[in-house]
Amino acid sequence: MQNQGLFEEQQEMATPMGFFSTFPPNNNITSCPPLGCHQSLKAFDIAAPDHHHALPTETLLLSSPKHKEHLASDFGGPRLLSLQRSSANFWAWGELNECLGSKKNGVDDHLGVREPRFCFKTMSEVDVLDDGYKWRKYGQKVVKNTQHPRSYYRCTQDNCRVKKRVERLAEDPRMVITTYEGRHVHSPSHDLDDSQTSDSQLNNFFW
DNA sequence: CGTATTTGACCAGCGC
DNA sequence: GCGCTGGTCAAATACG
Repeated sequence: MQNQGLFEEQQEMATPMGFFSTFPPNNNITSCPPLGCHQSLKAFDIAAPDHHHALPTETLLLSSPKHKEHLASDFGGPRLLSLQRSSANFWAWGELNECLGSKKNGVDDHLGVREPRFCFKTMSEVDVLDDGYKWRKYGQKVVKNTQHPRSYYRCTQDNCRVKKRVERLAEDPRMVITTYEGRHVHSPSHDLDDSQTSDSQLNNFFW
């Protein structure tokens, strides 16, 4: 409950529009139409220039627990706030479609393909946002050209291989970049008291 | 005392 | 092949 309140406070601090104007610094920023909710967000391609692997990565933004209610009424149900596709993200887009649509099972690891990865950015004084799941920190690393370390977390649930990375934006340390990799195979570890049905549906997709 | 976090070591992938 | 870098492991440490 304490963390939940913290999360909401962070959302209130979020700056409408221009939210992703500087990340990644050398990357093309994609735009999306206004989202019709209280928190305006943009999606961007995070084939991160600081990551020498430059992996194709699908990036999108999800509703906070607080905004799921609004989404439920505005859009007929909780869903992604925005989504962009780049030419380099074809595979990830396909994975995402599976998440959103037919919900195929067990497609992540065969053929050695990568887990779907999602990233969002929040202005926050704390690094770890409460997303309803329990995480265990397993590493921390100072990455090149940044003064803030990157933290690595794994979902504590058995058989759930979802990971997330948390780092602060070099250009603006107030901004927290959270990158999720993989899909949860379970519900959140704590109850979100209201709108449980729709929330659990969304959480089964991502976190 | 059990669990979570910290942190140095190690490993793999990539570019030169 | 070598060095650099990001990601992970695991022993040590901190914390409740």
